[in-house]
Amino acid sequence: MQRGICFLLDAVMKKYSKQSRMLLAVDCIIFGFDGQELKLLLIQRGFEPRKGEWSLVGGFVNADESADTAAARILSKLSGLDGVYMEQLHTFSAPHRDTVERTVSVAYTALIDIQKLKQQLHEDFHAVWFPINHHPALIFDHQQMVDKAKEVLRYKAALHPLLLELMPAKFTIPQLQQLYESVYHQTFDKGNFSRKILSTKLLVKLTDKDKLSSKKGAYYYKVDRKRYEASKQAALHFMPGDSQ
Amino acid sequence: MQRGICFLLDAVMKKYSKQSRMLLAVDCIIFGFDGQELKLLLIQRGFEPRKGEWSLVGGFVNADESADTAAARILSKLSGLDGVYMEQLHTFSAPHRDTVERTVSVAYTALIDIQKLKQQLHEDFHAVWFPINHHPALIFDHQQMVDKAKEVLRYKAALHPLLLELMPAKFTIPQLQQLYESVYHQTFDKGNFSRKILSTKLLVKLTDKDKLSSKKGAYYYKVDRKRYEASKQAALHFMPGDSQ
DNA sequence: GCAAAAGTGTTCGCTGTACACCCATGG
DNA sequence: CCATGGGTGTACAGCGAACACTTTTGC
Repeated sequence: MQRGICFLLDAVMKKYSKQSRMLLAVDCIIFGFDGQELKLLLIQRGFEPRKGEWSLVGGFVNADESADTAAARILSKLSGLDGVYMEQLHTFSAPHRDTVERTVSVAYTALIDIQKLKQQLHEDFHAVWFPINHHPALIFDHQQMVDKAKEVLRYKAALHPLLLELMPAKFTIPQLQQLYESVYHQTFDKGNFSRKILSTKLLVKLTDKDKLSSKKGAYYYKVDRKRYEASKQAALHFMPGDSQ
Repeated sequence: MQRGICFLLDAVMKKYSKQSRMLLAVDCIIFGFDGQELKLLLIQRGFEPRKGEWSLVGGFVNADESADTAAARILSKLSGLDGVYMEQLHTFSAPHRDTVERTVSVAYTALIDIQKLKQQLHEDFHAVWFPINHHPALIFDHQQMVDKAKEVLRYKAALHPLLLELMPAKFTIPQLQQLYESVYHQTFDKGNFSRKILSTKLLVKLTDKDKLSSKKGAYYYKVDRKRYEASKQAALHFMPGDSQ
């Protein structure tokens, strides 16, 4: 009888120690665009460990949800927004990436319209937008996550009209060009850029113009949601290989 | 009985730290090419639960290793090969994807030269190559993993010379074309295909010919390893948009 | 009227595509 | 000598890149 119990405990111990259980977390690399350059949303940790240091927005996955669900929940809580573009990026699982206890993190890339984010909400979380290439040091392996997210963003945006997710409800072609130039660290010919974007038929021209940045003024456009959703399937060739 | 104790421990652990702990596994979607069509390596489970059913090659991540390391270990043990092409695909974390207890799985795509795989080794694991579109039902969410892997393979192979990983040490252009046609379910113009592949300078022409499939014979080529490694960085436009 | 930015027109070269054609050889 | 698959030649269309040029309007 006693032998039986010992055997059982052995088996249980094996399950719990050798085969190693761990915590599952999600971290979100949240990109935004303020009209000038690509931005990254970071939070200053309000709790130990490493209180005061900067990190990505993240949290733990609950028992009854998937990582996807957890990421959506966390982003929604932070931003007050639903239906935000979000995609699984990569899973980081180095044994000691979290210094406290073993935690595996599934990283997600989110693209949000910076203007939609409620000021109030993200201030509660001590969240701040930083220029993508000029932000404070990050905890754990979060810098690695950001680097990967930038790489994948460049890669995908060259083939898909992804970056439209970052634009406000109405915007001009030169504003969009500014975003592409920020993402690719490269200038594009305005004529060719405009034609290329418009050739996708993903934008609808509005009647009013933005006159803030030029005397002639540039027409506003909005995304044709129907066509945009449909185009997500097909991989278009997107990034103008153009440079000056 | 064992499950009872596990459950109890689970509850205790939850009480002490509200986040739930889970097992971390890896599963490998292993592709091969037999000269005719794309193949998938599956194993018949030799243990409960679900003994006798087919699944991807997989295993648990140990306490001292990352998912990447675990995947490499498992593939190496199965195949006897090192340095095999392997890339993280996606993480699957639906709460009840594993029916026994909560397990999160990081899926990996592997591309291997089918001829290099030691017959002995994979027979020990009851591993069998199946045509990619004609294989037995898989356990858990493994079919979802395979679908995702196929999708990503098509996507990546259109931009990178990935599929060369599946070819034997020496091969002919028509053989390579057969692989592309199998992956894309589409025929390509032989002339254009050959020129396109050769224009990458990734192949070195050998002096001998394969005379099995034609009277004239087709020259063998091998991969120029140096150039190939270098090309992994740059994204080339790869898949001929050609069809007949 | 001039400066400055938006947007159009136009040229040119490269590349993808289609398809005709030549090549080598086993039967 | 012909059928078969390997490989080359070539012509055309379309697209991207470059850049000149026109438009609009505030000052």
